[in-house]
Amino acid sequence: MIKEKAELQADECPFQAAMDLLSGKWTMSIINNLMAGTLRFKQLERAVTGINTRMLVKELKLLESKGLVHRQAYATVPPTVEYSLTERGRLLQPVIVAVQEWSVREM
Amino acid sequence: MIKEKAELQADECPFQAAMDLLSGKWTMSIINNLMAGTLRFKQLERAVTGINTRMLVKELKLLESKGLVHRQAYATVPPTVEYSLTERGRLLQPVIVAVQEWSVREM
DNA sequence: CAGGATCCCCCATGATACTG
DNA sequence: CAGTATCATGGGGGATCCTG
Repeated sequence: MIKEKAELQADECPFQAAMDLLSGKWTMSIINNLMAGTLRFKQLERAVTGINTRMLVKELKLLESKGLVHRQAYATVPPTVEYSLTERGRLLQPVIVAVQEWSVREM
Repeated sequence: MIKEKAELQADECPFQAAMDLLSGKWTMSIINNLMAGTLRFKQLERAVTGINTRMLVKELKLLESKGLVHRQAYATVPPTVEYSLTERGRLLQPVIVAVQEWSVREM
């Protein structure tokens, strides 16, 4: 079985694989906000400046499927859903902090 | 004058502004490779697994315009062009290192 | 409140061929 | 070698309305 080009990249280079996952327009901002702790959907939507509902839903599903974000739903009325980082997600803290510091200084 | 939404984001939030700049599919990988030192165009093209000429040219121009990469051309035959990080670009090292470490562990 | 469902569009990304 | 020029495309991203 011959591999696709994109597959090859990700396979052979963990760095590129990581960036394939993290380089979404909103990905890092979402993770950044969740670093502070658990947030509800609406809180996240307000925290991530400029994002819209559809993209937030989409990104959260992706991050959940990749095991970076944990989703906790409560059967209340109205619904309550809380998002938090998994251990794997929390391990990104050094990355977030580094970007944070660079951005404050250079942007 | 009322500002566009995208403009507001970048203005108000340095983190988001930084990610707007860095979240390209190839951006971090290019910077990562340049961390090691100066590289010629062809060397970069080989180093950044999977990229094609057009994208590399485009990214390099962007990074140059943002003051992260320095371009040095020599009037030789055939042409020689060397790319290196500026001081501002080198300040991204903590970010690169953090991604690197996470990727090796988690990807 | 937390999403689903749609419609839409532009641009990032890609492949290929060509040149000083 | 270091690009430029073209053409093509898909999906990332957005806006809006709807619902359990």
